[in-house]
Amino acid sequence: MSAGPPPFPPRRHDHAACIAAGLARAEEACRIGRERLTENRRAVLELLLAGHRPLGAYEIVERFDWRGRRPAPTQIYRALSFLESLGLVHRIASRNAYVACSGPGEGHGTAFLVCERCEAVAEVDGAGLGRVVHDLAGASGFELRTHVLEAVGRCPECVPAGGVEA
Amino acid sequence: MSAGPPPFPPRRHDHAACIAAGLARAEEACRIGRERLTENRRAVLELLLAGHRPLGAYEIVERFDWRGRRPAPTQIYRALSFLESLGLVHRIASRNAYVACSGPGEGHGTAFLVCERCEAVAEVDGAGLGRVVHDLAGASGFELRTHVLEAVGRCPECVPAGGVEA
DNA sequence: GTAGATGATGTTACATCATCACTTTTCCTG
DNA sequence: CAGGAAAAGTGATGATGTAACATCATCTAC
Repeated sequence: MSAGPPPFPPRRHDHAACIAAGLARAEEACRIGRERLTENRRAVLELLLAGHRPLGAYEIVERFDWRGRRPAPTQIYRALSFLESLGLVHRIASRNAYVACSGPGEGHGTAFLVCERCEAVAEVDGAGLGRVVHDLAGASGFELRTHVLEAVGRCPECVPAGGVEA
Repeated sequence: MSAGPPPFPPRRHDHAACIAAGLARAEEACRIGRERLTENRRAVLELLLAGHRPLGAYEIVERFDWRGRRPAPTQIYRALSFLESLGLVHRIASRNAYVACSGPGEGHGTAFLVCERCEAVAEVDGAGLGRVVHDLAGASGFELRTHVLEAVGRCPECVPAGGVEA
């Protein structure tokens, strides 16, 4: 069950490897879905993997090194939708931001723990969560399609730091 | 426990009473918090209660009958923040929209069931949900402050209707 | 290998959502 | 009534997200 990376990876870890792994997963996903991981899409995903926290679309625009120029928002949104459709990227609605999917393959955690201090995001896979949501929906006669849970608080690294410091 | 209204009220119900009840709750909340339910705030809340589904801020602007003129977005957002701070209104982040709180007082459900067809929203109070989220967070060493769950699917009224019809 | 279909990109403009800064008014309190 | 705090009024601006359309690349069938 818990063979994946820890929800909140330590501040210092093998980031390059972690990016490489993300790209590898993307290539695999594209191969399976017979889709193309084009330069744009790859670049956006890479920025998200490198950021390791949610980035706004315009933040991606700024970081995007595109032969000196900057891409239009459209490009980014197109790449984001594509990546999202493959489950490689998730949108954090409460932040208007996007984050690279941390875990491998399916069993996609449907819960995100967002640190209000350092902005780190953990994607946790709540076995019980899906069932609870399903039950809640069922009790109301609601036919569930998708759901997302976003929790806000302090990640382990930031718990010690008290106060208001943003 | 379940004395409140059904999560998805029937299409036809005593809407006037339902609005009146919402306003009454607001007045009570203001009295307790020693806050003022001003004309603006009351009007915004009333529109949300009347809409009975999430409204965008600009949708509220349009519906706002303000002696012929239209209020600036700022007004609306001010009222919304105020109402939100009292728990009378919730923001549906995934839709950039706002909905009047359905239930009375505390025990605020932290889960919203949003119908993708008719846009109805039910606020459900998941006893088990809070605990699951708390446990998930705890397992990651995450110090939880707030959380919100938004589920998308079909409400009971819309389940029969199949297909893509928006 | 070339023509047509399809999908991705490049670009402009625009639509939507939200906040800032500052002034004026309202309302409470002493 | 004076003084201060909170709310409203106003205009501008920032932030986020789409539409529309021309061009370019890639695949497939012939």
